[in-house]
Amino acid sequence: MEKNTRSRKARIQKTNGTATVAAFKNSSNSAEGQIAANAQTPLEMRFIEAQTNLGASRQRLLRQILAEPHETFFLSSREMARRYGVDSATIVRTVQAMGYQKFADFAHDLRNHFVTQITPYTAMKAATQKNRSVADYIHQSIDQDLENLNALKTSLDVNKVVELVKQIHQTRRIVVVGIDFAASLAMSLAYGLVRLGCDAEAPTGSTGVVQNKVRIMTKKDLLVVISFGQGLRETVEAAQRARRRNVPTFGITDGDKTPIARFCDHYITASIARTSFIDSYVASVAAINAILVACAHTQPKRALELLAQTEREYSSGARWYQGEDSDQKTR
Amino acid sequence: MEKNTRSRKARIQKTNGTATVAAFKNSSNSAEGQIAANAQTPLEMRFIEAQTNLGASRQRLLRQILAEPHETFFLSSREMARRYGVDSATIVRTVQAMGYQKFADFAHDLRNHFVTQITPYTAMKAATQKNRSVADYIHQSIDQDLENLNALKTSLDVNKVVELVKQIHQTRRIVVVGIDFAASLAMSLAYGLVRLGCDAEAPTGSTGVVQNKVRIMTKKDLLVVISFGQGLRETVEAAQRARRRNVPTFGITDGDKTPIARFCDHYITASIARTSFIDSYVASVAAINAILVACAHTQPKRALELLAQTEREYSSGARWYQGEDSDQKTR
DNA sequence: AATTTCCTGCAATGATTGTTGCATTTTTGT
DNA sequence: ACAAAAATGCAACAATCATTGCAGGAAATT
Repeated sequence: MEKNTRSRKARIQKTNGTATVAAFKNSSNSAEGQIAANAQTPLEMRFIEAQTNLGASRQRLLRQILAEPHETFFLSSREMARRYGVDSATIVRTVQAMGYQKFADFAHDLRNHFVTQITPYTAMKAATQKNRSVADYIHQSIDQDLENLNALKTSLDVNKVVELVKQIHQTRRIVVVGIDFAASLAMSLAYGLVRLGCDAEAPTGSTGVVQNKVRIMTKKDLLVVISFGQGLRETVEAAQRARRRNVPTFGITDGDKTPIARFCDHYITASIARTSFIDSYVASVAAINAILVACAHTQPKRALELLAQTEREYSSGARWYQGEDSDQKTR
Repeated sequence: MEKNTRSRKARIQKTNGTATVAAFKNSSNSAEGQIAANAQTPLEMRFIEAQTNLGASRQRLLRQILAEPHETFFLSSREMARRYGVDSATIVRTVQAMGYQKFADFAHDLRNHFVTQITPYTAMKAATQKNRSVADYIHQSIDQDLENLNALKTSLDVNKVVELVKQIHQTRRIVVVGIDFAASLAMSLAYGLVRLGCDAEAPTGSTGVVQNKVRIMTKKDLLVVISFGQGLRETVEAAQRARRRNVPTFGITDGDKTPIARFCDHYITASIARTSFIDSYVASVAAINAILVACAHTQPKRALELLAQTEREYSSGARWYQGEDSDQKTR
């Protein structure tokens, strides 16, 4: 009996020690606001639903579990209890209070919750730190892209995008400002908006061009500025100037404390974190893509017409390559 | 006793039915070559290591388990046995033959193996197919981006990138051609190459400009063309013209049968698959980013020098915004 | 301050788990 | 074709699992 208990302890300790899926990045943002803000998994939905019926300690317990699913998704009720310093009965009764009949049902949802949170990069991070060949750097670069993109997925405030799109459809003209690397982002956003029937442009060229474009904007227009980190002076000043003249501004940047975030009426963030010297603009592109998709689907009929029209013009003219069989339609 | 057995069966069936992490995409490529080719997880390593000591049926069994970890990683030995129509003892002895002392150790490695294979999108795919609000489309757009990016991760031929980078460093001048949406891609690639000290440019403007640029290229130059699907005529013709004149060509496209893929000396593919009307260029951006990273790391010293130099010029001039505390260094 | 309500830990329950000996079948080597 | 070797299924084992009544304690309500 006594030996029995001891061996059980030993096994559980060993399990806790080795079965963890390697050193994960502990997200610094508070899990509370994150979960409350936008519930995406069935588990989170059930959690905020039953939140009122749950005591404070049970909420704290669940929050801990949901915040680090990568360390909890494979644990048994006993192991989970030991991990958070409670009895296994407490675990079972807590998940029952959430509405689950059996712990297995909760475990199932927890697995799915884990899957939505995890990215391959996060898992490989600790494992593959060799960095010896160029090939490793390439892999690492894509992994970083995946990580940034996944961060965008979980942190992107969809409402902000929807609001932006409403604004876009109401506004008269849209000017997108981006310099250097951000120039290609500005270009693609403006191009996409034009194809969707908006009067948008991304001025390129000398400093004066941008300044003049902004100068003739009014309240009825919209200025979109794209810059990251400390921000390029010209881009930030364009935002400031626009704001002074009551021109609506929307920013795309990579943090809440960047100049762009502070000086724009609204903004969204997309990480450009890099492993190598080169910034990763993948998440930014995804954000821009999301904006365009949202634009298209708020007026789907009009968007389809416009796109079909462009399609027709293209194929009637000689814009497509017509080598032999031309049955494809994508570009 | 009899009732006991029945209830166990019922439970296991229920578990197999509901605990699965939703309908996953079944990759059509044979698991054998995939695992044998490049073992990445400890589990795969142990598998190919003990492969000679394993019988045929046990190999087949393991291959099935490793090929669909998303459906096996949470199963017990008995459930796993039932899933593949064998006895639980067979499962245990098979994993023991691989070198694992306990089934729990194997389960641990299987979880990690699963994590490296899974992507968030793949998991959510079946779960969220509602598509009612604009917010859903936004989420779906990002999920599609993730899927495309993950496809790039698994399918990107790193050697091709390395070869391209070698060529880039040897060549005299690089011209990147991309039209419409691809223009922003071409722009960012050219810009990144310039920052790394290459003589690169992405000609914009009328048709004539591109044609003239290509006309003055020689064997010592490199033409990079970017176009997807059927391909824009102008881009394809640029590749054809260059090839006729023995100018090395490298393509970025989205399939092995596109004109770009057929007419270029070498090429890489990046999916632009879309859920909505708008093509997703995220994977392409990631591919370009990978090229730039590889470029930087084949000559890391030189790249660092160049980037530091640009940094210095930028901060000495008034390119950065200097609102108050300027301790940040990213852009 | 008193009482009700809620929550937690302990202990016990039956079900399920991983594991191994034994007889049988399948595969392998000659 | 035959013998040796390996693998498999069955049955049983102890250990661990999830689950629940019970009693004590914490928090909230009156």
